[in-house]
Amino acid sequence: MRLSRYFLPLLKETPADATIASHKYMLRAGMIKQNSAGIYSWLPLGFKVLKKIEQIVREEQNKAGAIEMLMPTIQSADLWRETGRYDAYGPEMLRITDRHERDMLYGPTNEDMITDIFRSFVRSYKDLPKNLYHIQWKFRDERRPRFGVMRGREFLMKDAYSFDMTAEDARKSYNKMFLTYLNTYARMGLKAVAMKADTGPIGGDLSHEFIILAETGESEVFCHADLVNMPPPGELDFDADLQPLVDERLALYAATDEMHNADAFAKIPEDKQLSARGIEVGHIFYFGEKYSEPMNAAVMDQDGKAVTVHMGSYGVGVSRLVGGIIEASHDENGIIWPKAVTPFGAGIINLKVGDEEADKVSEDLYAKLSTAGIDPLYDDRSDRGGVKFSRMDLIGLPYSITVGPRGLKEGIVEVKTRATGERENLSPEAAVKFITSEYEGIV
RNA sequence: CGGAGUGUGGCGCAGUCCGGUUAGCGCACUCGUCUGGGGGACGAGAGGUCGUUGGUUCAAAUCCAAUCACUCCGACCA
Repeated sequence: MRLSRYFLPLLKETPADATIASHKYMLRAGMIKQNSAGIYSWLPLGFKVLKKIEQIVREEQNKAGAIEMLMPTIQSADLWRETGRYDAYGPEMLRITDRHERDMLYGPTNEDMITDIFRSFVRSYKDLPKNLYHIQWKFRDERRPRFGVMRGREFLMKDAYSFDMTAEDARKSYNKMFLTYLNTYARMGLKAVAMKADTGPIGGDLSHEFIILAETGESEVFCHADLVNMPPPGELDFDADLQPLVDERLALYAATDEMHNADAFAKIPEDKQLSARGIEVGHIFYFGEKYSEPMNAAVMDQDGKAVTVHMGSYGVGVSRLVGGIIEASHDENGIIWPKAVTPFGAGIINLKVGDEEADKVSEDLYAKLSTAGIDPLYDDRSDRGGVKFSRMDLIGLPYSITVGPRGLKEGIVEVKTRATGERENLSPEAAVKFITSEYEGIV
């Protein structure tokens, strides 16, 4: 993309209502625009990141055997009355009345609807297990939206729902998601820890929250320090018994404040006791027959007997992750995107637009990086160098190549790595080679 | 939902307490000149129903009332 043709409305000054880094930088870098309290438009740059995160989540879900579909944002109140949640959910649910005076709602989650879909079509134990998911906008009328997309009212969530014959099988489905989540966050450059969690209004008795540590996190968390740097499980054999891998994680203490057990925490060696703040980026539940029983979602077993299915649900806050990643990866100059989610793979800064040689080399780099699948952003505007440098730092592309007459006299361009600030003088060819190799396995 | 605030060009703010010329300032924007390797200089411009409605007054951004929106602090949550 050529910057001169892109839509990137940057702000020089920080808007007054932003108090945390991710919110500030998302506004300043032209990623989002607030439309109402807790409701945002995703501008082109922000949208690209959102889509990249969504795609990583999707790929990992698919690997684990979950099947993607799409349910509507607007639901009928009837389903929610069946499970008793229409009254139980409270004012967080946005209730709507249509022209026929029918009670509708903007879905805050989809357990009721997916259970209805399941019971409509699935009749036999032979069809189980199943895990269905979608990535869809949700609305929860938060009492107090804040922190930009980290606590919006409208947010994009991946929610998966598993169906099994027995509690034991459901545990297997749960384990798949548990480990898949760790891989998912790791791919985005995040260190996430699974913590014992409260089940809230979703209900159930087995639940974990996935937390990334950040000073601006909303929840207080306690865990064994080794969990933070534990490598992700990596390639998984989903047909094998995954319990040992899960147990490995659960052996070390980790809990959010509402589930915190001070005695258990005290047993951790003192230098490993980690008490910090965290951002919840995922939450998984096993809730058994909580919805399948009232909604009569049952299948025939081998003996022709109806068996109520065991369910679980698994959420990832996709839009929240955009903010979460920035909280975890930024400095005083702006965002530092992990390679897997960066909106553009590299920036090209032409310091003297109009200079024949600088234009030629920049265009050539742009063409070669594009062909290599790097998706470069070419700053072809005629601003001064300083403006371009700070702009590039703010939007945080992992690499940028500076092209200017001074360097070209020696036949070199400068490649800067955003995270380290390191700069290296290379020939244009070597610069392309370097960046391409850095993206090996990601593009 | 309790408490505290804020609404004035695109953004950040001053002016409001104590009513009175043409509502200012910085940044951004447009045009021109000089510039050009870390947010440049000078000159010339454009842009505002002072959130909304009503009231008081000869006169309202300023006082009063209502209302809407947004923010912050707390209690609750992907």
